[in-house]
Amino acid sequence: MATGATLRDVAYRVGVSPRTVSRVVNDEGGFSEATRARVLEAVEDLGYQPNMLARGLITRRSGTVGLVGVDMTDPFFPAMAEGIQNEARETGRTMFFACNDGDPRRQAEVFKSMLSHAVDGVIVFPAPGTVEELAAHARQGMPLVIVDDIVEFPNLASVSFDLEDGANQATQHLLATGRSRIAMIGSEVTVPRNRRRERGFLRAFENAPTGTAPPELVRVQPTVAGGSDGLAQLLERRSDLDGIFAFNDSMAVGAMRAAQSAGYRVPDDLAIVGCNDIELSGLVSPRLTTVRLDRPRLSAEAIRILNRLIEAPETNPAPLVLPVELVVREST
Amino acid sequence: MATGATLRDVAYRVGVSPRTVSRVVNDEGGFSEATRARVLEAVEDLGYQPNMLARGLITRRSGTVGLVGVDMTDPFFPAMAEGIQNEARETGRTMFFACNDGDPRRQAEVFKSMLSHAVDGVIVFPAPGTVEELAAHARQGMPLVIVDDIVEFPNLASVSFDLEDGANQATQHLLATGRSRIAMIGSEVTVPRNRRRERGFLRAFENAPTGTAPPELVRVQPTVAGGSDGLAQLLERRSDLDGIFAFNDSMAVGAMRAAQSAGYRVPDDLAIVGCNDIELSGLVSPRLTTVRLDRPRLSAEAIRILNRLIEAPETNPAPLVLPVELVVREST
DNA sequence: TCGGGCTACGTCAACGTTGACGCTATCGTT
DNA sequence: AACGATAGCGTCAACGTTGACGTAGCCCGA
Repeated sequence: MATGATLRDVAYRVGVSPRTVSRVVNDEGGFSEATRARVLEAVEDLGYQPNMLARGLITRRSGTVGLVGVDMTDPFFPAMAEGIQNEARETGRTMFFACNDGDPRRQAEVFKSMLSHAVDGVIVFPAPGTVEELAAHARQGMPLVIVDDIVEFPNLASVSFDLEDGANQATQHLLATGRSRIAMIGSEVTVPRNRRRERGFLRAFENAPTGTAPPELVRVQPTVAGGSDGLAQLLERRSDLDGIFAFNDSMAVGAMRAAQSAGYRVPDDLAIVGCNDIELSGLVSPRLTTVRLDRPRLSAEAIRILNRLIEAPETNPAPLVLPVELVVREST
Repeated sequence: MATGATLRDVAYRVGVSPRTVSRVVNDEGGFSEATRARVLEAVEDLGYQPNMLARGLITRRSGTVGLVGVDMTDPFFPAMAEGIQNEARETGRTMFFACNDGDPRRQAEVFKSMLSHAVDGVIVFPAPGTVEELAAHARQGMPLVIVDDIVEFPNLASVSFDLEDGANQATQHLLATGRSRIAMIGSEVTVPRNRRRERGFLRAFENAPTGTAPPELVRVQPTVAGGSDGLAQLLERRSDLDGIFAFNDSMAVGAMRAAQSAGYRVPDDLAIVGCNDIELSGLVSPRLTTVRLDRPRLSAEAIRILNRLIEAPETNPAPLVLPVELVVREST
């Protein structure tokens, strides 16, 4: 840690007290225009920068927020992280970052480290089954925004996409384009309460045309390889499937690869819909039909709500659920 | 900021002084086994966590490191960031994260914010043309590791891949497989000093077979769309190209898409080699021949060297250049 | 002329922790 | 028995900043 000039150094050079320099730096008022100019000049000369540790120690605001993601290698995540980081910077906060790898124990660990660094608030993509635990931190006064789950607890906000609707739209689209033997490739790392895509998928069959086969479902790892596995498992159950909805685009691409290798034509024999609209989806052939999520919007909302929670900890915002949009491309 | 128990609270409960609790917590020695047990029990009961702000204020070690990336949406970066974060966590440091978006001014801004939070060191993927500026920070005592550039300055380390060799291997491979009209699609956001891929590319032509056309080169944005642009520009110059080396895989994929749209068969008419081996490269068809970089290795080395620099600021490590490997797949 | 209010500062303590140092009881050595 | 060393604490100050409060000088109105 390179230690620079302090308030005292600036004060000594200008010939005022450190308190006055502090007032100028924080623009608190209570100083003359002449003093202000001389202080700012000295600040510039000495390259003074406020020490956020000392400031945070006394104001109990460290000027930092934490972002806890699941897994950077999930292609859905980086754009979100960048968006959140930019928004945080624009509101003058520096961002801690860590991953929980979907592991509750690791999440607890990184959370602890952020707490000890006195973060002003945290945005979390929760590891499975950790919502209650996070709520406990919120109750103790830590402003918290949970992304990608819908929960209501005091001092805790949640922001998510309407994935139940997205899955429903995707499945309805498969049904509407004449598919009748439809399966979903789900993720095995979800908790029952938060299986919104599965609910939307199943709900689409309530008004399905007669002759529609009952929906099939497998749960696999939410990766390209998992998607391939999932498709193989489904084809073993019934080889005449003609429609697939996948938990995310990576899995959809994996399923598409596996289907093509097994001799199925996409979309002629088998239509595939993904979810998330990652960049990859527009680069495979056929280009993937998918559910588009407005990630910049979610980043912005997450930080906005976190900032509100930091300013006014007693507020209790309602869960925010953002609309999604089906993007029909070539795989259906 | 939720404020928890302090050393005083623990001390009061145990009936010792805060200094003794501090000694136990930091395992400094100078206490009896009985005291240790009672302190640790109280620490557990009260959920005491050291306040890193206060600790950092006095020890001049904040227990944080900074990571400054260029752009999260570059598919090459997230895996690196995750690796670095994990390594940092394992050495007990929490990681700040920010992007410079390739903009020197933004980089200066995020650097300043990290400095004011008293980071112990920073790992930077530098924005173009900022190496001197970063070296100045290093001279002032900030331990710094620069990734993806080869520089030598006091108190500053650099870690990078041998991209000159990678580009050379890739181009030699094109020549060895009978290509004779070869172009490179370079990136326009590089500074001359650091155009290592271009040097490796050009060097391959020194011993090229007779009848090999002089190398072509365009510089475009380092994205999928840029790769498409680049290929279009090159084909305007000469439509009989039969080999392409691209600055990175995203550009290679863009070039491949553009070539296929223009009626070229890959690899029959046009062989394409990328660089970086991102996940996408194995998912497009034909699968991309590319230069593989050992990203986990680089993450680990970067943190390891940074830790050394933090422990012993006077050391002056030599630039570390990691070997790379050509992966031949279907696009050549 | 007095007092009330305001401007433009300064002083002091505190945030939670650790470095430097001091003190006491005990133990082993001579 | 006297002495030094050591173990096991405690005390105090400091890190750089800001909150709370004090105060000197001035202006203005009554």
